Amino acid sequence: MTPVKNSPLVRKLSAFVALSEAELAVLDHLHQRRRTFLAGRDLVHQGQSEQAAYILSAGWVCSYKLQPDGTRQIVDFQIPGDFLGLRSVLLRTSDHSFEPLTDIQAAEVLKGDLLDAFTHTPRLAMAVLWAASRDEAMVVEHLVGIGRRNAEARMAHFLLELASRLALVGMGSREGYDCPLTQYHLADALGLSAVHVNRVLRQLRENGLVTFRDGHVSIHDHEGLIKLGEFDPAYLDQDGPLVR
Amino acid sequence: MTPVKNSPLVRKLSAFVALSEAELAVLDHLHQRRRTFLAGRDLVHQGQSEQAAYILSAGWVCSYKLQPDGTRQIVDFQIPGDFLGLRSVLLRTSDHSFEPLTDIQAAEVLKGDLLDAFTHTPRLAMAVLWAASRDEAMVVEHLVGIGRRNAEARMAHFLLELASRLALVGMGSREGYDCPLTQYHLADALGLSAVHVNRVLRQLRENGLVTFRDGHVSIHDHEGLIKLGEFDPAYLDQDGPLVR
DNA sequence: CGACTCCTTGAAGCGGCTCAAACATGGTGG
DNA sequence: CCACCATGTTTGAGCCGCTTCAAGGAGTCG
Repeated sequence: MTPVKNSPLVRKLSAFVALSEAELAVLDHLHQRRRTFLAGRDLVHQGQSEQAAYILSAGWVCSYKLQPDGTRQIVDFQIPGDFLGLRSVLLRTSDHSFEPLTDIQAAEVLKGDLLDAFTHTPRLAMAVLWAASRDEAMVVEHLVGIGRRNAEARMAHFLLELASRLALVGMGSREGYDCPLTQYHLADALGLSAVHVNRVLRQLRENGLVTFRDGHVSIHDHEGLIKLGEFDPAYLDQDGPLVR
Repeated sequence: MTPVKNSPLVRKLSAFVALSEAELAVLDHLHQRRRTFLAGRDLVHQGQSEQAAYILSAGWVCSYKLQPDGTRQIVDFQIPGDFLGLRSVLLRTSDHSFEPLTDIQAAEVLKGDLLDAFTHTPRLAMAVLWAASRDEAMVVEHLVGIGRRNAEARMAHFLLELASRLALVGMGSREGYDCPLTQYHLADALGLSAVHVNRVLRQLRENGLVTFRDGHVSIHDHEGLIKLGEFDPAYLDQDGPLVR
């Protein structure tokens, strides 16, 4: 068993597609150029034209857009197994920024290598495209949450989505997971003020639903959280095209 | 000049890519199966697995998600030249619904035909992928707006984005455009109540910025609107990969 | 130890919501 | 032809969810 078989990306893709040895080898190759980045130092700045994408293998990242008035909106968080800047390398200059929330490990993927991989293993291309599509579905769900759910439901939904994503790459379970986010991150992601995030977390804790403390999320009442957050994991779980 | 050269999709793509005769012919072929749908009758329902995509050639559509509590969030509006259900045909069951806001004309595109077209004219595939990427950038911008802009700025931004998109397919200008949306649609899109939408529109009108009345948007102060909505069209205008 | 980051809580204000009602328009059927 | 209804717009009144401002506490790092 080569090391890459335990990589988060392989775990994620394998949950939906049985990868052949050849495909695993290609993925292995893509993981060659390992790099490290420090927490808090932006990877890509808004508007910058970028040549490389990354496969995140350890640590957390957020992608966000800055407003002229200084506020920011976090669009998504990336966890191990996720791509960074996939679209910008293929199609256009990046329209948002990436900030590592922790020190991270990522494999740099050059445009040429990626296109080669897609040419030689089209099934892998479809698998990656499927992952990108899933990411987009998450952004849409995020949009719905901010537009139509109140603060409590938003938080519940968000924590459940994270639990589900992390479990897929073996970094947590229904009972809980480690999470390096601060309440400021939660605020910027959920479109709330940090103060209100604190109050909402307290309320969820006091109602025995979930506790977020010292970098760890403990889910006490999974059912209750699902109900409160109107969480329907369909948008995360749908089968890719390859298993049909 | 064949009729398809005036199709909104061709207009849109041509703004960023010079299409060859062969590529125009392929696009022409994709426009063969013309169909009509009536306003208010959903095209695709949430969760439904769909086999075809559509190229919208006339009329307006919105894509939305319904919440268990009955509220809905409109994710995006589609105007002539836009694809409907592109992702769902390639990758997964649709995770939102489509409702025609007016009677519409659309060309049905079968999965097979689309894949054939992509295989034979890869430049066209990239162009379509570019359009899809632009759509996604719009969703992200929408997310930012709902999360971090107040009602007035949201409305200003939204009306400007529409102006820009419509101008690209020859359906309006900086001065204004026809728009079949009701205040309820605006509310569901912007995450507001219909009542508040009305008040915001009144305010914009009284401040001499823009008037939305009788299905027509008249932009009186383009500069002022841009400033109020913090509208930066970079996410719409960026060059595709083919013109580099 | 001081400086910094993050969490926590209180108090007060406001942006946007809900409820309610009136009006205008266009289509429909008796 | 008019009575009626459905759909959309407009406006008022009151309220609540969330924000802003303010300040204290707790942990950590140089």
